[in-house]
Amino acid sequence: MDRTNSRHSRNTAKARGPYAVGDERRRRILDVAVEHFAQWGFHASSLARIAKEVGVTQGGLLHHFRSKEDLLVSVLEHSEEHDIEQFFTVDFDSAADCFLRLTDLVEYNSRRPGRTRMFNVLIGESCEPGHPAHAFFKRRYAMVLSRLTDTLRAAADTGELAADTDCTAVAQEIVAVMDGHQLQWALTPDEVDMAERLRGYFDRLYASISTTGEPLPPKA
Amino acid sequence: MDRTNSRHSRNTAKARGPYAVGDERRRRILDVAVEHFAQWGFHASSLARIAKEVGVTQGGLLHHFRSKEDLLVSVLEHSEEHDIEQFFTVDFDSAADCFLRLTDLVEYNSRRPGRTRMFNVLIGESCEPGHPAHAFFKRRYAMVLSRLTDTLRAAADTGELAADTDCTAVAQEIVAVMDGHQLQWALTPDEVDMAERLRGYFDRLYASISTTGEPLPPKA
DNA sequence: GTCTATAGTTCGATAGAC
DNA sequence: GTCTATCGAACTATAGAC
Repeated sequence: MDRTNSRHSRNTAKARGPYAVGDERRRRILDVAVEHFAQWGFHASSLARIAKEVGVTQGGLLHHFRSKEDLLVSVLEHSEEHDIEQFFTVDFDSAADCFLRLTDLVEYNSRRPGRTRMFNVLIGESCEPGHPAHAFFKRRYAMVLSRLTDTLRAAADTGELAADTDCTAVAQEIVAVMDGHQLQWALTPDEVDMAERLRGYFDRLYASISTTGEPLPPKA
Repeated sequence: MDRTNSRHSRNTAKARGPYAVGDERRRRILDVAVEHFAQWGFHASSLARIAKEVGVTQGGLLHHFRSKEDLLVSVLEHSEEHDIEQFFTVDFDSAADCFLRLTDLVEYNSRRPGRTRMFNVLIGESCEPGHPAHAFFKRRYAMVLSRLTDTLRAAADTGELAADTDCTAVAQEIVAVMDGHQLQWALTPDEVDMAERLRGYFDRLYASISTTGEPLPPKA
């Protein structure tokens, strides 16, 4: 914690703090590791190959991350800062607002192919309870589904959505549509526009479960 | 081909053909391999571990499948005989008929957890062009999406579905919903009933794009 | 058809020099 | 902070006995 803080402090105009150089190396390792985990998954990724691409030896890499598992966890935590905090810590004004923000998230993910494809691979792998990312993904899905269900429930209470909406089922379905399109997009990127597909889905979904029966209104 | 035929021929009442014993071993290896590919993916699976669980040596295993890649391809081809031929070679009477059959397929998959989880892992892995299953999954998705799109197109032509239905988008969405629920089911089997969720989705979808606006009719 | 033996790599991780 | 050197283990695949 202390180290994290000091690493992020700006002591000089040139940001040449005590850990500045090591930080740069650390970030570079994390970036390369994302691509390798995306291509090979966890088990089949190799610290030696990652180190070689970064331009250090395996021993040098293990100075920054004490083990392969530590590297994976660091990559996942570093990735999570962006999307979850950006899209799921805010409170949504309405279900419509939530749907529009999710569309933005997917559009953002399509511009980060490495990280997005890594998640595709690791989600599949980490269903095994012994997998080093198993706890991470269980926690992540529980959190996302919980927030989504709560948002839908609140919208049903305010009268935006039909009162008899099965909020749990719809939340699971939304996540499924996002993940499923992501798989097809990773396999054939040119044939799937994830954000466009999600927008079309939300239009139909909103017309089905909103009390007005209207499609999703455009961004406010 | 000759060998395949002779292996499947029943020359005696006890089905003790020339390859009967080897066939049994072969099938056992395929079954064990499914579980290993489901747990480890392709790269991180080990022929030695698979052989040990089957109860043969690694050399013995490699008599039946000349390489690890050959084993994977054999597993995939053997798996495909069941679902694709069972559900996608028939012509559908209508979009409603197609949706009901897909619900049956998903219900069937939930009773084959090993094979289903293997597909989850391999789909993620095989997005990489160099992956030994890459061609298989590209072909598979192209075929499924093509048949689904054609079915929807035909239903739009007969007036079952709205004429302006975006059949490509809906086909991709259906596959996404199936795959996405499969991922959540693999992570938390007790919290996701894939067939029930798909049925609920099809009900809403059908009400949205059918000309009658009615939910999906029950099985004929 | 299954075995043993082994070649030839590559792996994650540690120890210690600089 | 990065290097070299190295350990012990695991990996795929081959060769040849039985």
